[in-house]
Amino acid sequence: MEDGLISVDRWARGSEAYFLTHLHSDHTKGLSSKWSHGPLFCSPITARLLPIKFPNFNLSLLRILHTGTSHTISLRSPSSSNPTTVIVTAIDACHCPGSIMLLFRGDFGCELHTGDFRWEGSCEKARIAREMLGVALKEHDGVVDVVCLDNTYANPTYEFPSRSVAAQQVIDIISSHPDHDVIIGINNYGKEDLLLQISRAFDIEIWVSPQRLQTMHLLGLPDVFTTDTTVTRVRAVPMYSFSRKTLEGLNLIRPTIGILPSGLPWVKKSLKKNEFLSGSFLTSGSKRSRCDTDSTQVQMDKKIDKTGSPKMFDKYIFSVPYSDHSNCAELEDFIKLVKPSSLKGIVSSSTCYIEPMYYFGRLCTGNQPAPMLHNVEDVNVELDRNISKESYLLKGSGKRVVTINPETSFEDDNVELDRNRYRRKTSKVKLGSRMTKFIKRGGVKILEHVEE
DNA sequence: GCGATCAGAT
DNA sequence: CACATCTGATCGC
Repeated sequence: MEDGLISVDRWARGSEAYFLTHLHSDHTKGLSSKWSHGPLFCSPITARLLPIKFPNFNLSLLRILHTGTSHTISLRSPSSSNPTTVIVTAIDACHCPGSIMLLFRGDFGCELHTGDFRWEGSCEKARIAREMLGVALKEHDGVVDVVCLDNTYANPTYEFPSRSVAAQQVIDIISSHPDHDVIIGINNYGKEDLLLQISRAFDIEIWVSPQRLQTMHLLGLPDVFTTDTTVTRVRAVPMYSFSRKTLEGLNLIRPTIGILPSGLPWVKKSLKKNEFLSGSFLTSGSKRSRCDTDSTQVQMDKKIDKTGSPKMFDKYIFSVPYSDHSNCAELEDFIKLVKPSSLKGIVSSSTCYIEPMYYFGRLCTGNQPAPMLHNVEDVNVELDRNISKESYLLKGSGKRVVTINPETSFEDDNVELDRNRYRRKTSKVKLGSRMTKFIKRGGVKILEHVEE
């Protein structure tokens, strides 16, 4: 798509129309109460929540997109100034309240932006989303040129169960601590269903902050949330306020456990050679029931559990693999359904950023040959020489990630930015038999390959 | 002084 | 660990 026509979750000046997939901060950097660059398209729920985050926002700039409905937008081509139309269809992204995927069609072809999304086979909302997407794709020739993918977990080493399974794990943990207070670390939007399930299971209210309560009311959720700490033993607190020290302090007063629902990306399945995206790998584990692994014994096991069971990483803290992002198997399902010509990743902040074409390129219909990956142990560091280096440049979130060919010098033009503000920070991530090192230079993250 | 950007913590 | 968030420092206007 031509630059300057539309922007998705990007807020620099110079586009004709702007689209917001959901309200998480990493997608609203640059958006503010003083927004005036152009019309902002979003879902009804996002439009309702947006004034909380951005008070005094000029609401006349909002354009509501209802899911499953095609909206035709008349714009002007930035290059030729000729009138042009873009047809956009929003699909529920099942990530957090109001989150949507966006399917664009126009002179440029067809692009699908997933935003952050969870593509759960078992979830009713996802089933409806799948149907709506199928209909939207059939409305034209069905060809999708580019998918801009939520590649947060676009790596076969990440696997975790569905949210309903993870929610049951949370309930089991609370059940096994009948005399404990419970605090659950969550962010501003998302995981409301988890809280509702807990409320139902124990027939109790859930404490939330006054602002969170306002959000719950705006979302029209059942009236099971309270700001009174005396009526419940379960509290939802911001994740950033959640720490070992918090729990230690609370335990001086009352016995308290903490539960961290998150993608649990650090539970990694170790890959065997030649196991790259094979059917047996992707279907083993992720489709297997994990209910039989939910015993307290397993929960208490500090060993890394490959099947995505709860894990205690502290005396008081349980980590549960409840993720609002798709796991790798779900991403594969999604790409197999959409069959795009090509893929781009939207997430560049990950310290373990993986170019999605590595793993999913073979599922695309474009001319790009799938990367030659003879040894899966090298998959994260071996670069496909057929994919141009430019294709690794992300324009997503203000940072650029340059994945560099091991044979390419750091003196390359693309990374030679701002020497004066040079800062160095490295961290190492174990990936297979080699180490991958990241160097940060003034906002540019570089993937370096080093031998162990 | 204000907003934008970044580092650091959680 | 990582996601999403917040706080506080610094930069430029």
